[in-house]
Amino acid sequence: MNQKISDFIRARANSIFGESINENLIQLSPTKKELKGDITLVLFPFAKILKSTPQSVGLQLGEILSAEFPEIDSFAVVNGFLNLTMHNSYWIDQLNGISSLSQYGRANKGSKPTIMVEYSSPNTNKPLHLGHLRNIFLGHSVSRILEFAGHRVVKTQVVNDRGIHICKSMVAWEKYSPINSLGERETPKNTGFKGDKLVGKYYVEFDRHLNSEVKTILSNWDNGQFEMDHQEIKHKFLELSHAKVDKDEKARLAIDDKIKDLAISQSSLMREAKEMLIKWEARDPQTYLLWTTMNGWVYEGFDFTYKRMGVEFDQLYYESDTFLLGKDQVLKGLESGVFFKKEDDSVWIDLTDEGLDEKLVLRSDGTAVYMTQDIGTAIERFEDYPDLSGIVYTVGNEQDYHFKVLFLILDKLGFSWAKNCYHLSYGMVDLPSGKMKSREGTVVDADDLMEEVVDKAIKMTKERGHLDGLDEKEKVNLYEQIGLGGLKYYLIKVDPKKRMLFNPEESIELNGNTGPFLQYTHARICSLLKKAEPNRQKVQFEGIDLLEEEKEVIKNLIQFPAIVQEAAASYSPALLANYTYELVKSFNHFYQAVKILSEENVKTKEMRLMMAESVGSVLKDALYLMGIHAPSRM
RNA sequence: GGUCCCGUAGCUCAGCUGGAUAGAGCAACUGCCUUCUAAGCAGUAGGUCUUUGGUUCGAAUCCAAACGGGAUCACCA
Repeated sequence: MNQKISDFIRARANSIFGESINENLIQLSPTKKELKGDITLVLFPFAKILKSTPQSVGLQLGEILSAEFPEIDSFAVVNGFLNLTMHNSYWIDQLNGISSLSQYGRANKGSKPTIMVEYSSPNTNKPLHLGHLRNIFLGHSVSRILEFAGHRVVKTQVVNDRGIHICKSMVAWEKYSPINSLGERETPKNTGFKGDKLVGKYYVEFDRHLNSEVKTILSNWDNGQFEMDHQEIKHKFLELSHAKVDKDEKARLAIDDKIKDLAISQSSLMREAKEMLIKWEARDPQTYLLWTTMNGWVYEGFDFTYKRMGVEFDQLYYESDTFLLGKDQVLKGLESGVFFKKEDDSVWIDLTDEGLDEKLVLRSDGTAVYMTQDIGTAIERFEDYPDLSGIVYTVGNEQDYHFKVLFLILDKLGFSWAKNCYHLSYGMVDLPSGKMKSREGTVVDADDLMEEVVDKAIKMTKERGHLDGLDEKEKVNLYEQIGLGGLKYYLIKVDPKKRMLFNPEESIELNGNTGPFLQYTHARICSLLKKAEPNRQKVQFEGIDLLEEEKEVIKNLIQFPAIVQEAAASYSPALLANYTYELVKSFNHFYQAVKILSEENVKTKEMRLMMAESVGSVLKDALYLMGIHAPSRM
């Protein structure tokens, strides 16, 4: 309707205003709730053009519009705004339209280009944590929204399965795992430990031993004890120590960190990890076996976690496969002059013209860095999926710079799709106690958290006792849906770009603006419709009266397709979450204010049931788009 | 230090492509279950939209600066 009015005004601008009108001067919005009206036109711009008062312009326009559009029932000019009130039949028609569509809000599959969405991208040295949860729920929801909005979507992740971090776990496991009576070291099988947790335990173990070794080294150095063949280290240490003199505290701490790094590089443990990485790269069979085994444990653990989260992927990429990619591209880019080589043979790109720095793309020894790999992987993906138009990378905002550079490089290399690559950059998740730090053990484990929210759901659901007649399996299923629904909604409702505070108590809350509140509304609607089912009648709605509460609900329902498109275009499930909450609030308000089953007027009753049906169906879809189940009882 | 992001009620967040008296939830207080699921609904109270300038009919919204918080600036990933 807004569009129709806007088009009309623009088309008639010459006769009304004596000149043509820019589209953005026509500002239409929903009328404020306290005032009578449905659609509001802002009059100030027109008053300016006509050198007249908003009042008189409004009256004129009101006449013209209501003559043109029979849907307009009445209008009023208030404070420079033209408030149009629509006929009841207009809203009824809208409701009928929504109700008659089986796929309301869903665009035709494949009507928009194919997009790849990457999310999760875990390291295989430790379990998933709260930060991953935000990443994964966000990326998963965006995938569903894009698909609903008409795109074909390929969901993917890059598994960071190689590198020094996993070697640390491997070294620690070989050195420190106790051996049981059968002569075996600890495995998920013989300990009952979840695979990723077990590997994570040894990663921590490595860190612990490393720290104590470093401490010893540092105190030796402080006492002037250096190993015989390490004059160079001694020299560096003394140089750094002297540099601390005359510096402020912050600078001294920075230097201390450098000294610590020096000590770490000299530790035997670190050397072992590095040796293991070299062996791995040389495909030493024993190292490879160990690596495959431990990664296998981690994948089993991840599979369990992903399954509980209710997420899935279409295509996996492993860094061990992709880390050599991109070198050829860099060499090609070197020939075409996109990159340049420094004296030590390292390859760089100069981005100073773009306001950025020079960035390394290939080490002096010819090995790849992260950037090299990402260049290669992106190109490979477009080769794997020839109809791909772009990639969405769901990655934390600490990598903003990296992606800015990556997309720039791809563009400079001449890939036209580079402009369709998007870094879905989300903010960090903070705890009330501050940042999550693995070193300080403040990391919130993904599995533990899911367990906690489900426990709370069990407790609260039992207290309410709405579930008589459900068997145990259905109940367990429902507890999962409620607990996870709450957690997902909690993490998704905040604008992805913003950093957010994770409050453990709030995240398991069931009242207010929460997932379970939305689910509960859905369950009530299902129950209502079930009771109404035996006595449904087909009726026409002409001449029916509409209450404000009813109009509000219909207005919200009308919004849905546009919200889906907007959420897709801005990669923001939060928009959808906010919309859904508004829809549900308006429905609950309506639900509490009117009778439905006991309504005597059949037309009114059927119309209200139709509204409940439509809300239920939109709500179910909206929840689906956020990865949340819509239970029919709870 | 350079670059980027953020600052709205006690707390967590909406609103930001400029529009009417800035909204929710939580926490506090008051009501509403013999009637469709009270995980609900209605209400009270709570604001210098960090500050100062600018742009204009109009600024939480746009611009600039200051203050405060965060991220990033590796031959790490």
